Amino acid sequence: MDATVTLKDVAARAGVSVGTASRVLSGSPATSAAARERVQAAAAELGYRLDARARALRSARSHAVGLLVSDVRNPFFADIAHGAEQTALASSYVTLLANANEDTAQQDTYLDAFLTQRVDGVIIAPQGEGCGNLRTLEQARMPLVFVDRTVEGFDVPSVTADNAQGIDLAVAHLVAQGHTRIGYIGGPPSVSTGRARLSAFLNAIARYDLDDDPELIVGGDFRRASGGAAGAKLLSSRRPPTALLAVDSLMAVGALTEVRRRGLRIGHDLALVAFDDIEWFGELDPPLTVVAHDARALGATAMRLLLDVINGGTAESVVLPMRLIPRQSSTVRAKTAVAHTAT
Amino acid sequence: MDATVTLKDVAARAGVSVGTASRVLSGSPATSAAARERVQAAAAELGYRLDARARALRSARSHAVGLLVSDVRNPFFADIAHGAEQTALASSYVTLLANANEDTAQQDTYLDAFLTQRVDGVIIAPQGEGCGNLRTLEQARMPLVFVDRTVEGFDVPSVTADNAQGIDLAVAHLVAQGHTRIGYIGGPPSVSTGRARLSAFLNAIARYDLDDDPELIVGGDFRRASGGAAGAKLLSSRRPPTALLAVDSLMAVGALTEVRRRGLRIGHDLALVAFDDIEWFGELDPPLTVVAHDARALGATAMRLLLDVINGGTAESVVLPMRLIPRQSSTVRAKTAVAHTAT
DNA sequence: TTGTAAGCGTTATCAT
DNA sequence: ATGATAACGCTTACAA
Repeated sequence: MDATVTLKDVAARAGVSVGTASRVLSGSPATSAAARERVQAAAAELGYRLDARARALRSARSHAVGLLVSDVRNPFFADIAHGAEQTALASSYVTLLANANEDTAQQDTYLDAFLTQRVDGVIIAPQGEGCGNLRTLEQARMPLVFVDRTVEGFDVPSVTADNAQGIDLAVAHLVAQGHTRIGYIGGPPSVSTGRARLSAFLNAIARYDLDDDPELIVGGDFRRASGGAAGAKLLSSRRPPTALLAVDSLMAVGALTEVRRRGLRIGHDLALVAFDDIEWFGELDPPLTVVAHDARALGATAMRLLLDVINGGTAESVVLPMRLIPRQSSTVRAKTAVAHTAT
Repeated sequence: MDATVTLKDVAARAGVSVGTASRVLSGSPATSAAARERVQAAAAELGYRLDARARALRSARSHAVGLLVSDVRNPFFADIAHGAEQTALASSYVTLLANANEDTAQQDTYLDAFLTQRVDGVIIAPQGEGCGNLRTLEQARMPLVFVDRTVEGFDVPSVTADNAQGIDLAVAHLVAQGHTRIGYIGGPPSVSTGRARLSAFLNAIARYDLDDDPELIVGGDFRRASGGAAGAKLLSSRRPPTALLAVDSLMAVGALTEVRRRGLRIGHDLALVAFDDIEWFGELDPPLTVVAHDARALGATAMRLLLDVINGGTAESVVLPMRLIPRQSSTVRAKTAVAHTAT
């Protein structure tokens, strides 16, 4: 009823000392059955709720962890957040979810907030060259786990997808349809997944003996607009590609729009393969072939690792496999793609 | 360098008392220029970071607010969260984002966590009949704001969309195309928006003299699968509707899938209008006509209200307008729509 | 098993 | 303007 009922109140009502009350409520074994009962009752009657800040201040454990994603509105990261959060909850940890919004400054702001709030650990999908507050966290010996992305020069456990495998699945799939000119819509070099995917793609070009025209490789920033711009650049080149590979869902949507705007049809005039399996990708026209990772598992695993580190364990990095989900956006074979004729 | 550098360390290094150090760092005017300079320098050199828990403990202000959405993976709520978070950040408040996952028990769990963490206020998109911990929050006089949804019997300021107007826009639009049999895919009656939209739809039926066949009204739960089920039920009835109105984006996608599965074409055999303008709705085939609210504004406004309440103000509820974005999914006129086979 | 009391890092109230 | 010092609500030795 009252705004703030403290342990003292509970103790008074139960007729014991605050020490005893504290021991009962935090489940210490050194308590009598009688005390347990009376304290529990008093706490319930008074509607007592422990003050997490006070406890944390005294016991150096806040039972809160920070989760910093690069863009909450990206369904991929929303899923990661969901997975991580559920796992934390199961260990009665509270998750502070923050959104860097693909902005290095905001990333630093929130890392600072995490430090100030004295969370027990941080999971981050980092961006930028990792100078800023990431080093500060490390120096403060804050338990840290990277998810999806990593930063060079940090000895931090990570949970990532097997990007090389993903690219390989995509390229092999396109090659099987006879494509040799694949337009690559990549991520920014400042993000590890951007780099890993590009290098895997370059390898694939060599391995499958594809057209290595540098004009076929265009960089984006994991946002929708950049996918459109990249698509425009690729399609307006003198010898446009017969297939497009976008390494992020948002950029794929952007590219799709651009393709449409030009009156071309995906899966008909042009093949398209995207990264990330977003729930509604199957509803697009045509349904999009994707290379997918289990975002929820990514988040859940990262949280498990973090809780390990917090509890003094030494977590090993995990690489999760990707898988190809073939759908109609990539059914067009290379030869027909050039001919632009209807079926 | 060190794990924990406290105010005492800063004070010692600056050669002043902790009191003075505290005053300088919290921007009290009662400080000399000399002290300011030395303390600032010492803090910087030591890499001092204020302990939010200790401050909160002493000053009864945690500078943290809780935001509880019903489903982070729903883009609509992700946008709300983004708007709210950015607004909070501008007032240097930290947002604890939690996900009820459309689950009343989890909602209660997080409300409890907010209470325990002693946040300064809570924004919630509530569900259920509002018995649980919502009452507890109210009794604890926790500043509270409802966003998107409300709960009966709570005197809490809210930021909602004008659902009646939204329904009206949608129905008027469909009526203008000659539709009189509109299939309604609604939300759960346990959520205020579900109720408000249904009642507005019933009004619209009367006002526009539409077919009031009760079979045309099917309930869902704001999740994708329920939209599919509802669509199936509507389309397999003896006299199927010529247009579908889904009051949520996820259910609209579910319905769309079901329509496709039956070999029907939206915008051709059947009109479809959805609530919520999701970024990629324009990319579906055909682009979806929607009744949209500005989710980001919803979140930002809610946070503004909450900060008002926290600072002792008395916030007034806000109702934001909706608007119709006509696209190709509703271009089919009623007459051509009848010509299809039911399964 | 229980009570007492000393902190945890701040801020706020006093004097000075 | 500044320095002591007492809280804030809790946990945890240390005694009893």
